[in-house]
Amino acid sequence: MFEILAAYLKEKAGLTDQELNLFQEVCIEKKLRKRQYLLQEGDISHYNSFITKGCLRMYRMGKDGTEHILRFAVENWWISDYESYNSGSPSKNCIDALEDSEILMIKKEDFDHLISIIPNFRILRDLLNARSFDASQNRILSNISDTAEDKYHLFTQSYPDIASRLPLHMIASFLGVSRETLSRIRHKYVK
Amino acid sequence: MFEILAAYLKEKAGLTDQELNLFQEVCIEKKLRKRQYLLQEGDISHYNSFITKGCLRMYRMGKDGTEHILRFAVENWWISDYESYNSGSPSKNCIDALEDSEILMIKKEDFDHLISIIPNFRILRDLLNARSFDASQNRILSNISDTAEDKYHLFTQSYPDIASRLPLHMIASFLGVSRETLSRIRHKYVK
DNA sequence: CGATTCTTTGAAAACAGTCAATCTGTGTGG
DNA sequence: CCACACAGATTGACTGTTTTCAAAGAATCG
Repeated sequence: MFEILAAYLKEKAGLTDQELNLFQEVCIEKKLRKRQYLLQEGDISHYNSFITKGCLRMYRMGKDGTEHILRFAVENWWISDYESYNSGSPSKNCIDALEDSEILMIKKEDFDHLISIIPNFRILRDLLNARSFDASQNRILSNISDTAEDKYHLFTQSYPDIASRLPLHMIASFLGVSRETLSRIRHKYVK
Repeated sequence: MFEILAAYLKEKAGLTDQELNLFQEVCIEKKLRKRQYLLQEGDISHYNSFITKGCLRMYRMGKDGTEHILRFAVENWWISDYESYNSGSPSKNCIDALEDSEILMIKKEDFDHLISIIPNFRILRDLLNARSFDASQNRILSNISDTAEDKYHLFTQSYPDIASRLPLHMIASFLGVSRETLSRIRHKYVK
């Protein structure tokens, strides 16, 4: 399970075997069943988690009980509620598994320590943060300028591997569109 | 003009006078008239700019000629097209002044150098990045879960100082709502 | 197979966008 | 000082899209 993170860190940041050992010491392996929570509303997010297998989502519960998906994450992605993780405040969101999954959890203090002693890992972290931010901006642009149909196509084109493994109503919740509308959009596209 | 940035850095990051001198050496003062561009589509964003006076926006031009505002920035905010800034690729966005403004521009290389030699400044940068990301996530959540009316109220409550100095059609463009709809929402609220 | 979970479909209602006209305030040049 | 242009805001009528509600049809899993 750790080998997947090791391969990732080697490729993305060129870490040495010695540095990888530092990671292995602090990684906590965890398996999640489908529908199992990694984080519940009100919890504090103490860990940053690397996904070696499966798919998770972070969502917010609306007042009327509807779930609004803020992000998906699959193999080789990191996930945490970063607002809670960074500030130490209770999370307003939930994270759960959409498939049986395997993750490696790293405590924030350990993660920060690794960043401070492995320059290449800090660089990787900064790069990933920048990419996340860019992705957010692109999503916002799509939200404020695209039709429901355009949003759907942008998503499937940007993340074909993710879109193809998710049920339609999850994508609808991510896009901010009703299932019915998305079903109609998809049907229209078949013709 | 520089004193405003100096006061900001002293308060937010506790920089010493010596460190502030390093900033002063690399800051480029610039005045912008209302409607003047700081960055045009296709340009590469080489600078990160600190606003000492005024208000700017970053927007994307749609195919049909409509402008979609990605962000506003006022006094004590930083602005740049970070996608272009970080990657060195041509910008897809424009930045212009909504009021007569004054900014301090710092070249990316100088900025990066300051981060590398002033630990407290790196910490501030990381904090600001994290806050930007959180703000993006909150905006996305609002985009996918709120009605036009809720979006408007969230914006005015979150940024009352910004909302009150902007024309209505700019806010509409930021929220992804037509001017007419926003005008009706506001009118309804007056009653 | 029985029970979820997920998807589709139809009809009505709510919502937001478009188009066009008008109104307002501001500032500029004659 | 006035006339005019201009940017911005509002309003009404209409159109189009999306949501909602309800029901039924697939698909999946234990």
